[in-house]
Amino acid sequence: MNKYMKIYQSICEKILNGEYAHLQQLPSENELTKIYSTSRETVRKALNLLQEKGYIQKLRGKGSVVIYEDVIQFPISEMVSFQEINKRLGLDYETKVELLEVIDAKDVPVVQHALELRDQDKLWHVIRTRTKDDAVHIMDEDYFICQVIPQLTKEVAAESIYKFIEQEMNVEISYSNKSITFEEMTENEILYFGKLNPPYTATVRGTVYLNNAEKFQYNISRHIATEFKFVDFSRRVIHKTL
Amino acid sequence: MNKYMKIYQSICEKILNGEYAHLQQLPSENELTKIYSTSRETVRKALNLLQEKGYIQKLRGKGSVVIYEDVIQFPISEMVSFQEINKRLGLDYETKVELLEVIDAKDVPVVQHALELRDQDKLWHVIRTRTKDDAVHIMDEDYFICQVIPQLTKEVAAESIYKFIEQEMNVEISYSNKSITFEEMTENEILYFGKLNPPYTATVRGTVYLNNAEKFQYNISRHIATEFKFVDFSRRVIHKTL
DNA sequence: TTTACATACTTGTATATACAAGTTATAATT
DNA sequence: AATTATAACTTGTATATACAAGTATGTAAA
Repeated sequence: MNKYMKIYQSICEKILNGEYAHLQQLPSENELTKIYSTSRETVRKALNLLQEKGYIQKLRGKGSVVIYEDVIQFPISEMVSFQEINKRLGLDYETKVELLEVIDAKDVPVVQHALELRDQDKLWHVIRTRTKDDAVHIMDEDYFICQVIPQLTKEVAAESIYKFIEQEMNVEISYSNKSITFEEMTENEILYFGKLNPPYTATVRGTVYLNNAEKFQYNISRHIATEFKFVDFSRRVIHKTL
Repeated sequence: MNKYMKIYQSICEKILNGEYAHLQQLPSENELTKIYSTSRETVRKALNLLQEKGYIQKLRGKGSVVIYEDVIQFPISEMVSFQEINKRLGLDYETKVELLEVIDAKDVPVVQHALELRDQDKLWHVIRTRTKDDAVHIMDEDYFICQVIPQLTKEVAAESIYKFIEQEMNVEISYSNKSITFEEMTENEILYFGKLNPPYTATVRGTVYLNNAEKFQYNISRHIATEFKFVDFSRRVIHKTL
């Protein structure tokens, strides 16, 4: 792996396990170059990445302080798979694969349009529910382009599809566009969630792209509206010219 | 302004006005160094910023392509003020200042805790509604620390408080932590929105920080749930080691 | 004591060089 | 014609240098 990525991960771990505590000052860039025996620019790449992700705040003339707080995390906005969040937060949801089938793109016009597919293109259609305390809390519906993922099994779907894709196939998941809306439950959703009051879901719809800017997944993640919480870290930019 | 910021903004504008169209290839880094008569590293800083913000996708060996699409935008996650979004999207909401007062931090325990204030600290308490077609669509409630913003008028609140803060005072707004939840309307909210069905709001709560990692604002932005849409662009990272 | 200044730190920007690694097109070979 | 190798591109990483700009601290002067 890259040198600056190693440094990023090293400091990241130290922040996560409390070695660098909240509001604590990080060693200066010059000190870090000595610690990791590298150049200053390489250290700076790591620090800039930490800043982007909301771990530290740099301030000219002063140095870098840890701004990460344990309680709030983890942002869905950082694009981690459900299993990754589940594991990191120790949430212990149980995943059940409710459906795994191959369909024609033309049968789901919304998805066909979102992924820009031809009529004859094939799609994996996966429905998974996340259960805890004998109640369904999340319902994930995914569409993957078959050309990218030729094979897919219930076992893989029950674990992490992302992990499978990135490790087994040589595909890089790169970025996504998501939206969050508040929608009334359809009968199909009531089937999985049961009758709830209010009968609304927080629905996250996303298109996921590969490294080469090709679309390959359309995802609909439905949460019980009243227990949904989306957390986001963001930085202000361009403030000077507006 | 910085050289790489100028290049960033220049390319950004060209993407926004269609000069560089969706999926079009950008000039290579070497060509850009000639166009802007600068070094490659400076060009790369601008391109990396464009990539972070979701305007382009770089690919080793191939170049950069525009991935920005006009329709989807603009993310609240990029931390722009309401007036900035309003202006860019041509939405034409009308802002009304419903309340502007100074209160003691101890009177709003949630805010006091979020901003880590002492009992005697003073806060600006601002309530603003955003109206369109004779209906209130958004209700913004803000708390600013008085020490940071000594004076504040109804006129400023009706315009952009951020603009005022950044231009008049010499303060840099830097980053924020936000959460989105769906909540049942309280009586106070029904007062502004009227009786709605379902009586729910999409509530965005955020703590805003300055450059020096000091908290200075707590914001509650309530939207009519069924017409709320949050859009987010995000990049996947750390995928190798999980 | 207070103020001002110089100094030694910090991060930010800009440039240059070298090589690694991935892609594409061309030319040579089979 | 198909394959292979080569060359010429592309972006990615690592290093070095120089200076700008902001912060903190101590010292000397007022």
